[in-house]
Amino acid sequence: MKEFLRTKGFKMTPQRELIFRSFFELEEHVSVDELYDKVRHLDRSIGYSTVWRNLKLICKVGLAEEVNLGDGITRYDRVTKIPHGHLFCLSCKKLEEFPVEQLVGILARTANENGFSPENFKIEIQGFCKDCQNDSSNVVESGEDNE
Amino acid sequence: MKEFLRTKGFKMTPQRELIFRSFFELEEHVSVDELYDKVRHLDRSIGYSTVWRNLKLICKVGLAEEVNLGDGITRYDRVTKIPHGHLFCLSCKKLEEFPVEQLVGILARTANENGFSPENFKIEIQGFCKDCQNDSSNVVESGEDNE
DNA sequence: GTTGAAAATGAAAGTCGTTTTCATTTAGGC
DNA sequence: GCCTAAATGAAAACGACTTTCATTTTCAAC
Repeated sequence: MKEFLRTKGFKMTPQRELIFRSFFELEEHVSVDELYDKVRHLDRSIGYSTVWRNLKLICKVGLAEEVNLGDGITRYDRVTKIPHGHLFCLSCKKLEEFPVEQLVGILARTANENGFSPENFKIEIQGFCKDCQNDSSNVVESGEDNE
Repeated sequence: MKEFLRTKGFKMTPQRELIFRSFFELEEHVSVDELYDKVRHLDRSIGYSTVWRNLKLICKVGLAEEVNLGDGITRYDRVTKIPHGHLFCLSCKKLEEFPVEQLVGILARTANENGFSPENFKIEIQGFCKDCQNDSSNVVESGEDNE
């Protein structure tokens, strides 16, 4: 890892190592806050911006990418071999993955038909997971609490 | 329209009428800022929050929904009969639509297989539109300008 | 091992789209 | 016309994200 970064012109530091390791140990998608919390357990002196910058760095060197679900929180998703979509639980915010090779094929064709050169695809299903389907708090109706 | 809102417990005001009309006249997806600009040309006294609240209201009564492309700007998409995905140009931010009935069928099945009760689907292709593909500024590489 | 420039860090402040507050005005059922 | 709930506009608050800045650290070159 240190070598890998060196070749890209970045230096290794104890903080960076901790942040990288923590990120890759977590299999789930994390937000800056979540990773910050985890890292703080191991080193209370690490700053929020350091975590943020390193998460950005991980993306920059191609090892992760940002995921935006529309709830205002940016999550970081390790780049894996297989393209995948997201199942996002509107109640507990749990994020699961599912394979999408077939769909990506269809989408690539669609893009080309529209003169688009695609950079990436986002396929997302929002709904309620098994655990949250029975919670009364998840009833979706016209009037919730705003206004 | 006035009747429609009345039955839902909302009142009609000149500002509201103007905002609703302006929103539905625009075929494209708009952000609060964009609609605010448009509306201000017709009534300089309308406040930003009024536009924002009415856009939220339009969503609340089911006539539009928020679209989040991950660029930090929430756009509002008129709810149409046909489910559609989005083609988002990373360069000029243009947003086009394409039909997705087939994909939604596949996704609904996927959701069920995972114990999810789906509320809605997001299908997005990010890339460069015909017009922007040749711009040199769109070259996607590891190092752009940050750091 | 020392040195020095470039990079990294942490704290704090800044940014910016979104949301809320609050005093005032308005709509619309009575 | 009256009255209450809803709506408005200005301004402030919010919150996630990003930048700034003074200081520290890394590491390649001596």
